[in-house]
Amino acid sequence: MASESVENYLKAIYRLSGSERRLVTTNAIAEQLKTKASSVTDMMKKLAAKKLLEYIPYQGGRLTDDGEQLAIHTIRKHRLWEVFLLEKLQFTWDQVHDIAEQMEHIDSPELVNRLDDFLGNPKRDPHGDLIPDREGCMPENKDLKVSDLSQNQEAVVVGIQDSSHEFLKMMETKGLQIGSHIQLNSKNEWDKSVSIVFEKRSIELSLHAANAIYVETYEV
Amino acid sequence: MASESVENYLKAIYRLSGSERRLVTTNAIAEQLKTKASSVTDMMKKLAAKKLLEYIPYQGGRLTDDGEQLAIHTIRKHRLWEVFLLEKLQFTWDQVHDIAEQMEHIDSPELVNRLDDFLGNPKRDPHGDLIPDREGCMPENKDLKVSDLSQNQEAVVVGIQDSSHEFLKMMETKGLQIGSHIQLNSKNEWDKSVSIVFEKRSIELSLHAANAIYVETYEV
DNA sequence: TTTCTTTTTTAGACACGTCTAAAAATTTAC
DNA sequence: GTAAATTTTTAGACGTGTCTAAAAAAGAAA
Repeated sequence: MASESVENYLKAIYRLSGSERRLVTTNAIAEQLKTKASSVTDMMKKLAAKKLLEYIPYQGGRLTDDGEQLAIHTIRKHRLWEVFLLEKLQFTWDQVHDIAEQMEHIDSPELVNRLDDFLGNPKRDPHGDLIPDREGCMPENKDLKVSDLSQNQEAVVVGIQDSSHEFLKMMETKGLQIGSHIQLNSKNEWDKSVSIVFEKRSIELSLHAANAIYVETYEV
Repeated sequence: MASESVENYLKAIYRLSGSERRLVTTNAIAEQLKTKASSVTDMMKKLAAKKLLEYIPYQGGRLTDDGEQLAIHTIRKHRLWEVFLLEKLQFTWDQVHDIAEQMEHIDSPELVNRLDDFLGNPKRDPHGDLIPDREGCMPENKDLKVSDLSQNQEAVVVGIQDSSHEFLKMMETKGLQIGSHIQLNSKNEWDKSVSIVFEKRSIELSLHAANAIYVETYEV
């Protein structure tokens, strides 16, 4: 059974490398986990010894199949607990992440699957992230971003890429949430920001924000 | 915030010392936690440094007010999660303990209180143990034991003292569970075992078993 | 290609929690 | 009241995960 630390490293590496399993550098992991590069080197050697990571000195690391499975299962646990906290205990979407960060390390496959059923096998967590299935399969994200929309196209917000407090605060300030119906008004060619219409009001989104909001289009 | 290890020690000491806070010996703690006496000595010094324990070398330790509060809150978390696992996720009462052992260490007062409300503020966990309130008050156990009953007295099982797998197995074999209605048939003066009537069948309980089953009497 | 800068690794340290083996204190037995 | 048995503590070690400071390797710039 993997320690909490090991699970956190695997999750961070998975996030950074994507499903193509790009080689992830020491510094990138250190930054993600807010730790020091030397600690990351130490841990990468341990992960390699456990056959969870392929480690190439001075270049970085990439998850093995086993490592990726462990990462995905940890993400599955995290996202299911987030749904539980929001739907059953009425936490708000900016509160669920930190608590789920602790709950994701509880080790009991039976518990996770029963939780999944209890919640009605949700497909996405409160931030719109897709929940891996019980076989450890990560569903492919086919969502468009706000920045992919063309003029006057209508869409509904299905997810966000960034669950930092700052980002969630921004969403709240603008009144945007998952399920919000929007329409692309115009794209600013100079700074790549976009203007959208939401509940009859016009809202400005920076390129950064427009890239972090996932949408699904629909026929009018 | 207390580590998992610290919480486990405090819980063990609380269990051994009772609400009168008797002095608990090094060996007793070691046995309870299945660890070595030398480890317990080390930890008792650390707990004393944190002002969670009053430690008297060569004699033992007793919890301070702070230590007791931490122990009680950990027990509260454990018992609430047990209720959750049994009632919401349909685990059986012999499965809930080990998982709750992990969940009790999740640190979020908000979470515990919301969970309490979500479960409908239960008074007892699946083994019949009383759940401390959110102010850290442990309800007094006024239950009788089967061995306290007098001849022909009728009662209902409300709790058990031992949640080991062996004990739960024994209960299951005899068909006894929380809520079972029983009547004391006779007490064997030689080995202090008792005979009870349950669902028209006669069942023998050793003194040990009769002492570990809590009941409430009622007027016929 | 040689120097400068950045990234990564090593070396040595520390905190936490655990252990074994040996020493010290306490209790029990005679 | 002394000797034997038991309990408790100390001393020294180990594993995990972290850190700082220094050394080594890799990449960029002249």
